[in-house]
Amino acid sequence: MAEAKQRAGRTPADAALEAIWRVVAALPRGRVTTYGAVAARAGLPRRARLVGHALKVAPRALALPWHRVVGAGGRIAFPAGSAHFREQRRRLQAEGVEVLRGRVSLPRADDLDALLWGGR
DNA sequence: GTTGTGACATTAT
DNA sequence: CATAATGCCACAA
Repeated sequence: MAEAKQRAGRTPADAALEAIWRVVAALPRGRVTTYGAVAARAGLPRRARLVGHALKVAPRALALPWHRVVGAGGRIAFPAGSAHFREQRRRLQAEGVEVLRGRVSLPRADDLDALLWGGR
């Protein structure tokens, strides 16, 4: 229908957020990925920034493993020493992920991730 | 409608 | 390694 331009309160932005949430929610335990990888996997290339926003506005009820999402090269996106930073590091270490100087041991490259993710 | 900001990425210097 | 510039897009003022 022509008048069906927009569903009640339903915007493309919301769909993007949901897509991102779904990808993050699917992150296996002990696995760390980057914002860019999440965005790409959610069908939103070059929208890493949006991923950050999505996580920020994500309802707590979703219990998203936000701590498994880090910046490029495995760098934690939060300012070193901040409360969020410490919490993320603590959660990652709790899952067996080594965090050294604000960085997590990433599998060399996203290619490996993409390969594993691409298969499934 | 314009402006500034941001849980980023990439490339260049 | 750090800094700057650019892209990208949602959101608040």
